[in-house]
Amino acid sequence: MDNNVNQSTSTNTTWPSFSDHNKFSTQVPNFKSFAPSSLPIFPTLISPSSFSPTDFLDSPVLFSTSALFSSPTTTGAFGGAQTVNWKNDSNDHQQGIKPKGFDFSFQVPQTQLTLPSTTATTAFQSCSNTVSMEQPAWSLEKTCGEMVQFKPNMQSNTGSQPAGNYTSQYHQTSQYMNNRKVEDGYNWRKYGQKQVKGSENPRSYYKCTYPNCPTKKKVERSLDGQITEIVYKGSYNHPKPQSTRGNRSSSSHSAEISDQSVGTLGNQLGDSFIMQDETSGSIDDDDFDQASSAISNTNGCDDINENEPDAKRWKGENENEGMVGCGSKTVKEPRIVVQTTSDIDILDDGYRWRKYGQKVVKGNPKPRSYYKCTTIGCPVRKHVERASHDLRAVITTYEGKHNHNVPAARGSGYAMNRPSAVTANMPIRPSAVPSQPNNTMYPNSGVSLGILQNNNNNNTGSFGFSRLGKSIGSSNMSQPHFSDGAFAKDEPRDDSFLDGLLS
DNA sequence: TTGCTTTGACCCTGA
DNA sequence: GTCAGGGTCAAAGCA
Repeated sequence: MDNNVNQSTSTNTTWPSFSDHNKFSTQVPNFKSFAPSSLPIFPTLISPSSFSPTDFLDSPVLFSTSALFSSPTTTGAFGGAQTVNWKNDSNDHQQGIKPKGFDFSFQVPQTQLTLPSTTATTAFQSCSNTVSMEQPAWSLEKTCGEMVQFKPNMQSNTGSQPAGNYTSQYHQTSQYMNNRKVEDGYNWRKYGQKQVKGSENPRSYYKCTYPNCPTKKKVERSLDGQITEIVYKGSYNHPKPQSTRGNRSSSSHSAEISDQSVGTLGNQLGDSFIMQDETSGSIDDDDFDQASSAISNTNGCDDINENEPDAKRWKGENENEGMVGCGSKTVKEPRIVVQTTSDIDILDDGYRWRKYGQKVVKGNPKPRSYYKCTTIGCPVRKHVERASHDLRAVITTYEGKHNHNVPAARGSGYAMNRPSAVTANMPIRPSAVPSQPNNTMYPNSGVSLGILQNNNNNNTGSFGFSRLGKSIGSSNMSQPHFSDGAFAKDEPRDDSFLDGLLS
């Protein structure tokens, strides 16, 4: 089990209930609320088809290009093991930042890249195999190499360009960090520094200097001064300050993005762009510029090898933990911060989920797909992967706590009434045994494994869901209900995910 | 003088 | 209730 899993406080193994191709739901345990609402760490839109350039533009999020291709089916180019990393450039040395939070990395198809033209930039560049996102109150970026400017113009190899002129012009620009602030366009005041346990890197705490702006960020720097991690917390309540450097025409745009209220983005962009309750990502034009660069360098491994000194490699408490290989280079896999895992218990809660990314984690050749609760403003996410030791089993890890009730069921007896035709498309599905005989609970990780059963064994009504010992805590969890799969219209189909997971 | 960083202490939260 | 760790405060120092 990978490190991420071990860190999960509450993990639940379950197989999502699928109502149809477009949706599936699993039970979601309650986690502590986490994540910054704002820092958009990732575009949720995994499927290009659902992606809108406009949305992208409006998103305050740091996002990885990988997200754009997260859907294997839609992109069809997931074969590559390449993943996106976020980097940034410092003035004199390269600094990489990758979003942290809901740690995860996406494989980035080399063939597709569709990013909206935007003035906003995000600082990240592929430098490792991972892109991480942090759910807890902070949204994070972790440096892994160098900061790259993400230029507005990008193009999709698919030939389908969204509105606007998106050409693949990524460049690396050194300009990101200096001693005073991370040049994300906002002004910061350092108010503290600590040496955190388990890390040799000191962590600095910054507050946005704008009056009454609640936005904060914490920055970890390696001993050599390079930024290894940036976590944003809070939402900007003001426009982005005018930058003194160069063309900042995008500043206003950044401000706009930052000002996006929680939930608004969710509607527009999808999960990845939903800002969490208190946080917002500080994405500005530079960030996006860098991001684009990162994207352009989807061949992160090469990038890393060429530009990232060994010293920049992530070193965690355990050198081996969370490390993912990228060619011969090993980089630390983003940490998955699970606020609480102890709350998880039932295997299906009736919540609705949207896939927003996937990645292959070390130790398991199967991709881990990432889902987010579709309820606007709800920070709960989960990732599902097949157990490396038992392909019949899936490991579902939840992060966060639902801030809403279980969505109203659209048709009770969902599982029972589901037409076999629907399930027929699902080669594997979860056991419906309440006692979870097929679930294996990992004592230390809180992760349970649900053994997938061949569809042939259960055609219809057994879409099971079971409860694990702990109660989620949310009253609504007492009676998980299963929706018939009526997801929001914009919800992407999860077929690809399932295919990938089950294949 | 102003604004920022540094840094030790304190507070809060979770285990 | 205790302890550990993270986050914040605020005084001191620096540019």
